[in-house]
Amino acid sequence: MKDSLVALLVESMRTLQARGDVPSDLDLTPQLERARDRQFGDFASNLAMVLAKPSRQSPRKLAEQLINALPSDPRVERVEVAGPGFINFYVRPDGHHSTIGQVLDQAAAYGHTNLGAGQHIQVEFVSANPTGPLHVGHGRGAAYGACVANVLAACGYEVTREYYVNDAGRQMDILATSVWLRYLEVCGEELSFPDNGYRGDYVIDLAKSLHQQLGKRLHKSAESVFDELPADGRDGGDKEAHIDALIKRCQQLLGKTEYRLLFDHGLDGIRADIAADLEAFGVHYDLWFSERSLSEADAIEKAIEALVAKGLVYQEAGARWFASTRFGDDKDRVVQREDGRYTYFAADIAYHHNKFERGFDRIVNVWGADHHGYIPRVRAAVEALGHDPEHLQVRLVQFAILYRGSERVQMSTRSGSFITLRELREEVGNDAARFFYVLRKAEQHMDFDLELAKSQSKDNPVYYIQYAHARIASMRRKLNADAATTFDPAYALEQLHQLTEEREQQLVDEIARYPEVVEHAARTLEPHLIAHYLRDLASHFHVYYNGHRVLVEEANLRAARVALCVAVQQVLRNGLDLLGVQAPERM
RNA sequence: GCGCCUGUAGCUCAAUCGGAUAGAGCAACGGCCUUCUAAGCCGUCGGUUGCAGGUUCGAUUCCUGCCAGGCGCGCCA
Repeated sequence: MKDSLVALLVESMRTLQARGDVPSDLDLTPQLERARDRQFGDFASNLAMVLAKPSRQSPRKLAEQLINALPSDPRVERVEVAGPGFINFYVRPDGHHSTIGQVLDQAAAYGHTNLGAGQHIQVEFVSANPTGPLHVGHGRGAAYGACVANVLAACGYEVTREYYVNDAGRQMDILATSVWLRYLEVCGEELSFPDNGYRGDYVIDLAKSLHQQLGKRLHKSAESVFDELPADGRDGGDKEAHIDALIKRCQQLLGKTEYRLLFDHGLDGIRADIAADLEAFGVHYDLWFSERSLSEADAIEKAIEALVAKGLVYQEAGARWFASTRFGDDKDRVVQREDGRYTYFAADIAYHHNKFERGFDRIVNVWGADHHGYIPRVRAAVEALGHDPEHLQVRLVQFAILYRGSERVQMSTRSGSFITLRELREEVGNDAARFFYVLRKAEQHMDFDLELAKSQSKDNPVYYIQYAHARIASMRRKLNADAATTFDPAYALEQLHQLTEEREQQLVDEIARYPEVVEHAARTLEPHLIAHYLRDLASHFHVYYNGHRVLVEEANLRAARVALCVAVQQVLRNGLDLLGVQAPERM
């Protein structure tokens, strides 16, 4: 419908151009949007206002001319000029009703478009270090990333959902060492756990399972571990130096093979836990990309060498630097340390190089807002390696501040007093968690009220939408209970002219809008639009259902109304599906 | 100090890539259940869109400068 109206406007504009009323060198596609208010018809275009200046005519006068030159279309009831020069289209009722048929026909595919045209797009999200369970901050990235991926897939993109596993580097060594120390405790050693170690209970669990698997094979005495180590922070020393020395000692005492065994036990245990957590949250991945696999394939070295070949790497103060300032970064960045080890950034250069080499047309990174300073250097690297930085989009997700009622929930990662995603899911449920996370724009700071999310009351917007779906399901059960009234779509679609109520028109309009909302969400990577849309749709439904009886005696009218409700239910289900929220049959 | 994000009703947030009279929910107050689920509906109350300029037919949206909050500015990850 929308497309054909745009075509009409193009026709009309061409006619005026041929007449010389509008400069012929203008080549623009008319903007047509769904009217905000019913009094302005169904669709509105600002074409006349845009053309007014170059044509040196008043917008309203131009609008009149455009309307007069408009080819006729049987679906259009009338076209009017309004306000400063809007061209408002009024569509005939049967033009509206056809959407009900479309929804019933396309079912789960209704709302899907071919915006992406099969383009390959990668969405990388969460990618939290596997040093502990996911917390509620990661949850928002998970919900957002999953929805973005779903929406893109619905719009015809070939989507790869990816998690970058930082399974190399110092933090992981700290984790391995932490597990080992707990393991030694299980073996009966007494020791003072380092300030900078990971203190969570999950570390103790990992130590116990390690002990179960290997017995005392990795056992060393506490004396041999702590002998002549630099003092820890609490003893007046440097806690960083202390933990680094501990890691080194651990590696020395265990040897390469045994250390790897320990390291992988921690890594695999936590990665499996994260994967299970996300899976239970309805977040699925196509690929868990290992950082370690980059160094094992010498990909980091190769990526840096590629920069060297372009003359973008130089030596200074013992380290090697990438001249990222040449591509807009604030300062140049170290890629290889004095001791020869590559930096985290170097691995990320290789990773992004790898992404582009895999042939993705677009790459979307979902990062926590605290990483925003990192964007310019990654873009610089991408560009330096000869890739189009425009094809890399970084979306920042702000943190959620948790509240219990009006009281703020305090969290700190180090002390282990953070709330995990799992705890959140258990407390408020997956549906509420998913919905609350994506209800807000990603870059908006968000207040997440646990009390509200778990309240099984009308205050909770998740239930409001689910309830609309369940109500329709209930109505259909009642309908199907009697064979004489069973819903017959083919027959019902012949009866749609029965839908003459104002509120029925509004509901149909609302349904017709859905594909545009999905497409808009895909274009802007803003799934919150869908959450808001669903609340609007549910609201329109509740209003209608409260004011008009659907299961009336008169068979034709009943069939038409049921068809409308079935269509509403389908759209609710499709939308909730994109958000990863259940559409219950009963509540 | 520099950079990024945010600032909209008492609270939490929307506002269709610059559109018409800035909208919901919650909170407050008043109504609607012998009828398809009251987890619902209807009504009332609520605004100088942080402030000041600019761009234009038109600005919550774009630009500049201030103010306030958050985050970042490592050979950490």
